[in-house]
Amino acid sequence: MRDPLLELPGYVLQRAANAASADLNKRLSSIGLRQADFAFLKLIDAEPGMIQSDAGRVLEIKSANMVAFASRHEQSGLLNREPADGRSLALTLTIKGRKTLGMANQIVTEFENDLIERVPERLRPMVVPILIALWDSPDTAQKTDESA
Amino acid sequence: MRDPLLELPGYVLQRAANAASADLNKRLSSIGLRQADFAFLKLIDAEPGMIQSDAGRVLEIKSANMVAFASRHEQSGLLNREPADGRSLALTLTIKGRKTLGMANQIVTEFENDLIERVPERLRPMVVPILIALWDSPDTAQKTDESA
DNA sequence: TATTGTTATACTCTATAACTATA
DNA sequence: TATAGTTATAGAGTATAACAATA
Repeated sequence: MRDPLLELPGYVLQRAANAASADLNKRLSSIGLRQADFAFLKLIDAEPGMIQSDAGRVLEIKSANMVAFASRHEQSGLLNREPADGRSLALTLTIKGRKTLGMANQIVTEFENDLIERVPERLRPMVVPILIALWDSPDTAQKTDESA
Repeated sequence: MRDPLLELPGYVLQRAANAASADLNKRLSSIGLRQADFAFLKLIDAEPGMIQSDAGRVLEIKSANMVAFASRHEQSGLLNREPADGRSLALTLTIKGRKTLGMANQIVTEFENDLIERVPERLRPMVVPILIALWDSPDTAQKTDESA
């Protein structure tokens, strides 16, 4: 049974992402995380004190969905949410959060290595530039909650 | 707010696929389809009479999820499901299904063109080979239902 | 007036378990 | 015994609408 869609970049992009996603989630499950959790912790670690809504904008998680997402990590003891002003919540990693991120970094680094090694060596430098270019689609600009 | 994950191929792969996926689904919604529907119709069109379980294996849709999926398209009048033997169902497109696929092909072609045009011209020939290589992850081989 | 966080809700996608009937 | 199709169900992920409190 041949797959008649193998020459379509958009289709293969989707299939590749699904496979990689399943692989990474399987690996991260050993420390109780999903890929979105890793991205969240990594972002907060890079920008300690950033507010919840800004994190949602970067990761394209809507504010309504951000509540349970961030709250879950707070209750897991991975991060603190402290009022930055009367309405904003500043996010910082806890000790446990940084330790968990450290383990996640190892898993992700190994995953990324395994992934990139599947690409012939001389094509590897083109991988991220191509993916970034593909990512830059009509609406990627800046939308998560608002936008028209 | 910088995204500290932009150098990770796996992460950018995921983000690119999500953006492309949202774009294509938006375009296909004008004819009441999703990207998975298009792939399904395209596959049946390329292999008329193929059985439901084989389609599920190619598209990596589990048999339990294939039931409602295929049944929905049958009820929409896009395909016929006829017994191939006592237990298998052979899939063929109806006239309406072929007509719908024709419209979908136009939309998808336009989408794929818009997508590939975002990549600098000299990198374009590398796009599909790189994505296919990335797709070939540990478990992609052949698993959908069974496998260990 | 626009933004932040929130609740409630619903829809899609995907996953597992268990079952039947057929090969 | 393995396969094809099925049902029921549960968990993610994502979407909208409406709201209170604050900038």
